[in-house]
Amino acid sequence: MEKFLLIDGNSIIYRAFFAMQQPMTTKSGQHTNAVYGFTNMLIRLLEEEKPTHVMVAFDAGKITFRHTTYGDYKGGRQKTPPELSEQFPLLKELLTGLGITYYELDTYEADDIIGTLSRTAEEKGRNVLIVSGDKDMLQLASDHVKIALTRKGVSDIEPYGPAEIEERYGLTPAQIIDLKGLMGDTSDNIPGIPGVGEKTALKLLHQFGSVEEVLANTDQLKGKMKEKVEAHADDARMSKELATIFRDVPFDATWESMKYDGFNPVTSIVALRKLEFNSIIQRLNLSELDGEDLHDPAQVEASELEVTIVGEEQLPELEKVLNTVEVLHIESHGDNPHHAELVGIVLSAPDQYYFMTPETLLSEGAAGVRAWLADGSIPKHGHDLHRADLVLHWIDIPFAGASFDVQIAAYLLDPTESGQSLNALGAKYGLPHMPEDETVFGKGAKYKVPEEEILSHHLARKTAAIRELVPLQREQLEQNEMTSLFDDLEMPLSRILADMEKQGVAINTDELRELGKEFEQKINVLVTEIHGMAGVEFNLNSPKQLGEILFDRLGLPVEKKTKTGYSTSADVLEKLAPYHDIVQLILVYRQLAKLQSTYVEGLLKEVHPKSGKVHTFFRQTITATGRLSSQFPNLQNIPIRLEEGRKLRKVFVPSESGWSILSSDYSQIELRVLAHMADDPGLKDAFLHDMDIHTKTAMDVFGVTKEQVDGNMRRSAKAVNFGIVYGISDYGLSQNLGITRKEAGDFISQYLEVFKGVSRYMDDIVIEAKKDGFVKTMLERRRYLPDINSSNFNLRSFANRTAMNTPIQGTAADIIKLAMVHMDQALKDHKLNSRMLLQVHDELVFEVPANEMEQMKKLVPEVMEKALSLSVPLKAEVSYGANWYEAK
DNA sequence: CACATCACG
DNA sequence: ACGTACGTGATGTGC
Repeated sequence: MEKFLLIDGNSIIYRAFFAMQQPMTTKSGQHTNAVYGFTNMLIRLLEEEKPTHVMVAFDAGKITFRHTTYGDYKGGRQKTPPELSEQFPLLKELLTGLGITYYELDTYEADDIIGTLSRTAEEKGRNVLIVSGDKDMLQLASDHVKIALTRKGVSDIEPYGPAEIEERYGLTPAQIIDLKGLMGDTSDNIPGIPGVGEKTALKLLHQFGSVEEVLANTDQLKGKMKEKVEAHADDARMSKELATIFRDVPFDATWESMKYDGFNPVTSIVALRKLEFNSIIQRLNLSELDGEDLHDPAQVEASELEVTIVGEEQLPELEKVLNTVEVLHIESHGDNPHHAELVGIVLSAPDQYYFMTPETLLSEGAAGVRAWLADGSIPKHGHDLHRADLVLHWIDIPFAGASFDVQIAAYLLDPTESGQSLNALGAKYGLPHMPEDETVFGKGAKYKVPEEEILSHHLARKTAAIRELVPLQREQLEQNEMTSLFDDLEMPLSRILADMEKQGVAINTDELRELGKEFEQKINVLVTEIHGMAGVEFNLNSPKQLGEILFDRLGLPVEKKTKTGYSTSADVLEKLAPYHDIVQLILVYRQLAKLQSTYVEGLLKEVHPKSGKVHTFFRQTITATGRLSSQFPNLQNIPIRLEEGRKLRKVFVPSESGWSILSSDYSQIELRVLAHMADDPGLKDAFLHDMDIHTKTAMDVFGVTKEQVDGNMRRSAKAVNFGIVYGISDYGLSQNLGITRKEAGDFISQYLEVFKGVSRYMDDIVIEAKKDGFVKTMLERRRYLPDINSSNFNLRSFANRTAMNTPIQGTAADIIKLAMVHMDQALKDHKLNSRMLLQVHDELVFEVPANEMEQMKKLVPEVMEKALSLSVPLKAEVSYGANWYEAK
């Protein structure tokens, strides 16, 4: 017998929140008590009720059709405390992990979704249990539908059917709305008839039966009661209407998608760990599963999609419909796309999904499909097409024409939530639940491609999800005025990045190994010396052992502690240097060890066997601010600040003889952006006259002439400028400059006194963030700040600083991305052979043939400076040489 | 797998 | 009073 468990998500999470008042947070300070209470109740319900299908319904949290009817609907309701509203996304993420479907729908409340689902379920003869804290739900009761109302928080539930309602109220389920019509509901601001409470309302209903009958027979009432009922007849009618659950919501999730047959162990563990719900992991016996083989494609069912497994015979049929294909999915395995393996590909025609193995795609008969993939004039929609492009590249299949990437769209719509699976992404839009990749493939060493039937359906499901997502995301991008950011910046950039990555950077490995030998010798000498001074051999790479030597054995003063013991970080060691000669040696050792392991050994490991170059992977959908990040290897953090490390840049060389490396970097781009955005006269003036900004800041803050600014004053001013960009705090500045908090505070107030525009900007941006819930860059890139109104001081302060920093850092990121798109075009327009290789946040690196150098050294900075027009000039400085070191 | 550390902008 | 600078990725240790 099928049994449907329907949970009123909003109602239960509220109950759980107020029932569990002891605070409960993750290590990072995220409140989790309501999610925890909800989860415990959910598990108990699943164990006790053993439903076959489950669904959690949420209010979409915006305007519902009831507001349109009655403006004051829910008007009297207290604002949801931020500690609770923070937890809604956590709960939804957890439900996704547990494999429990949830649903929310604009303009309807959870009640209406539940009402609709319970109606359709009972029409099909299924038994339904609704769980809610809201008595209104009782109107839905019937022979097949029971309502479990929570009592005493969430620990105790009490199922109501028609009989129980009759016993408790003497009413039928349908009369519950009449009850509410008469008595109203203060929590929803439904008025009812003033002075009529539950007792009176029940008496009236027992006598007359319904609101309409009461109103039609007011002649049988007397005195005050008669007056009140007659005076508020309209209120009563409207209240009844408001209390009536709408049972015909347009709803497209399938019965199948709500099926429940136990939690998915893999994704459940992941989701529960993230919330640090270790007791629940134990309770579900999931901890034991850690070591077991979680790879179980058997639990993946075939989808209802029409999937053709394309072999040699089906290729002609596929070619015939290729012109109708727009959506595709390319599945690969491996984090590093330059080494990842192609697993399969699905093309979606209007009503048919075509699956191909890598072998089929590479076969002779698939030449037409490959030509289609390579045709840049054919627009293609997919998920992480940038990665797909690289995977195909290494098996010599060109790819072009990416026009809508749902991963990039998701990133722009919310950059902090983009690491999501297609399943999680789909869930946000009410798409049917599908198995996670981990379930289908297993994870880590247990990864295994399942049989074709399962694989093809899984990939087809992902393709189907992409299909559904594209129009929905397109609409949201339009609403947010982000279409240009998406179509004209990020999508074109995605292809440019792939080109840069395929090109790679040549490395002089002989010279790198030579450097490695130098470092090794120095390291060996240092280790011997340090062990000698310590009087014992120990692992210098272990902060724990090092801490014991320094603080226990040598008795140096403890400056700072970490949560696991003594801190031995560089800033601590620098303060200890005067006490013992060993400290300086440790600092030098640390520096060299870092260079050796990360840069010499690390870089050598990344040289690609097929090209002999290093091919980084720029990630476009990671950072919260809009910057890129770089992986495998990270080429955005190659040493430069200290000479010893800077030498490493000598091994980054042009890939063809006679060519040079050219680098061009923005000068003070963030402060220029700030000058523009804050419209600060002093700051703008400084840049309009191309002054040294730190000296200028020192002059204004200390009230001295240019000649009076000494090195120390400039250093302080520079730190203040950094602080301003980061969202300043006196403590942060004091740490940076090694001064007291008071002194730092004085610097800051002096600065804000001089640069009044900046001061106003910082105030305004925080106000804007509190009002909108997000901040924007000049190109409309967004970042949401859910903690901006938190009552947790730490979270709120962090959100405030982020509000100040993100528009600045993000606009700078917008600008260099624009410059990259323009530069790519300029190289084509001028028919240049020079190649763009790297982006390092404010710097672009090229390799340039000798005969193009004169042109390039003018063109690159010019394009960068013209990328976006601000009220201050942008400035880019160019340099070039035989390698990246020389191009400084 | 979390943590500490340190490389960059 | 609260305890922090903003944004990343790679490495080694140790539970």
